[in-house]
Amino acid sequence: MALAHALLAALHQEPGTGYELTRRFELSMGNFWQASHQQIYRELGRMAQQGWLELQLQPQQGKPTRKVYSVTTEGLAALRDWLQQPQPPAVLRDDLLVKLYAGAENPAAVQAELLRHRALHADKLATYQALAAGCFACPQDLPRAEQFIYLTLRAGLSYERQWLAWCDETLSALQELG
Amino acid sequence: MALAHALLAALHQEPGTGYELTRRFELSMGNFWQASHQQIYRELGRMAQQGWLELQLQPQQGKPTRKVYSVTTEGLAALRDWLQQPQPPAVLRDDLLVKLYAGAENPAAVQAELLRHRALHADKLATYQALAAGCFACPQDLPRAEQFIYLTLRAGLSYERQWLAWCDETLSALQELG
DNA sequence: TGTCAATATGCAAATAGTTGCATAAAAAAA
DNA sequence: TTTTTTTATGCAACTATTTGCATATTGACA
Repeated sequence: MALAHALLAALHQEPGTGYELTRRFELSMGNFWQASHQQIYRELGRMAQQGWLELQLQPQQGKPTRKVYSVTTEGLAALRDWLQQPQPPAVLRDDLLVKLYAGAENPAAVQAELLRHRALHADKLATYQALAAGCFACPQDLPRAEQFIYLTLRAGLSYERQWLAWCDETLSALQELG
Repeated sequence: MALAHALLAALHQEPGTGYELTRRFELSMGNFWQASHQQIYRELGRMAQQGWLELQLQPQQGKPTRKVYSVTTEGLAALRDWLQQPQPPAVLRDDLLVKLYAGAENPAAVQAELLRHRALHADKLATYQALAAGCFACPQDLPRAEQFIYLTLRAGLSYERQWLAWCDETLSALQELG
């Protein structure tokens, strides 16, 4: 149940509503964990029932009541416990490589897809670089907890740079293959 | 339904049984797409029903009948069609980064996990390097279709090298953070 | 001779994730 | 002034993946 732990990590950094968490997952956390708002609301409900979260209701006129979740003592204990449990590394699982595997059936289509992906990776890399230059310009001066968050951004940078380089390498190889 | 297309790619390269495919997914294809035998048997059944695969029964005395699947004309058409459809790139989704995000709660546990993952990535890299030096020693001399497969192995190498380098970089950063 | 690993197949249940739909008001843009 | 976007929530259905169980033979090891 890694989504639950990702939500614990996010809410421990700062309490928030389902909506705010969805935003956060689109920005910094989405770098390494993705979740839709439907998934998040459902999981928050479960976690609150389990006692990992408590919620404070903030009624608003006209709009639905804001439900602000924060991590309970049990929730923090669960997060700490999970931090100590060994987990298998993320495995590569990529459609594009399945396509490349069968690439001899249509090299031109695979080349086009590689070019498209190359551009998407370049975009994402640029976004991360802008974030690193902006919010994290002086990582040493950040509060301790945010220095750890900065290290996750560096993973994103490394990941995107790697794919960009691999796309280039593979496009060259395809050219030579003809 | 990417598993179906991965199976089409594998069976188009060479027909086989569910069991053989499970082996293949553990070796070369498992590099970028993982599937359990349960998943594979079920999917093969669906695909055969759909007309993408045909099966040849090879009764064996004592053992269950071997079901050898091969790709039909419709199956190949489906594979070719899929090759042309744009797909989003693989996104990073990693427990370890969730842990690092919340790392201030227990830096020692995160450091231990990074060291463990570093070793696992080094192992996998060594396996890929051995495969590259063995089966793919002279990639230029391979049949055309296998040159594409070689390019997927190069992706695996690139991926593991990147994680190894990132683990080292992050371990250093953690040391400085104290 | 008994046990264990490998070969070879598959069902069922649980968990996780995606997609489609639905509501409803405020604020901003056309 | 009408439309679109943003804020804010959630259910239901579907697809995908994982985990646990189940069967049954061959060949190797102890």
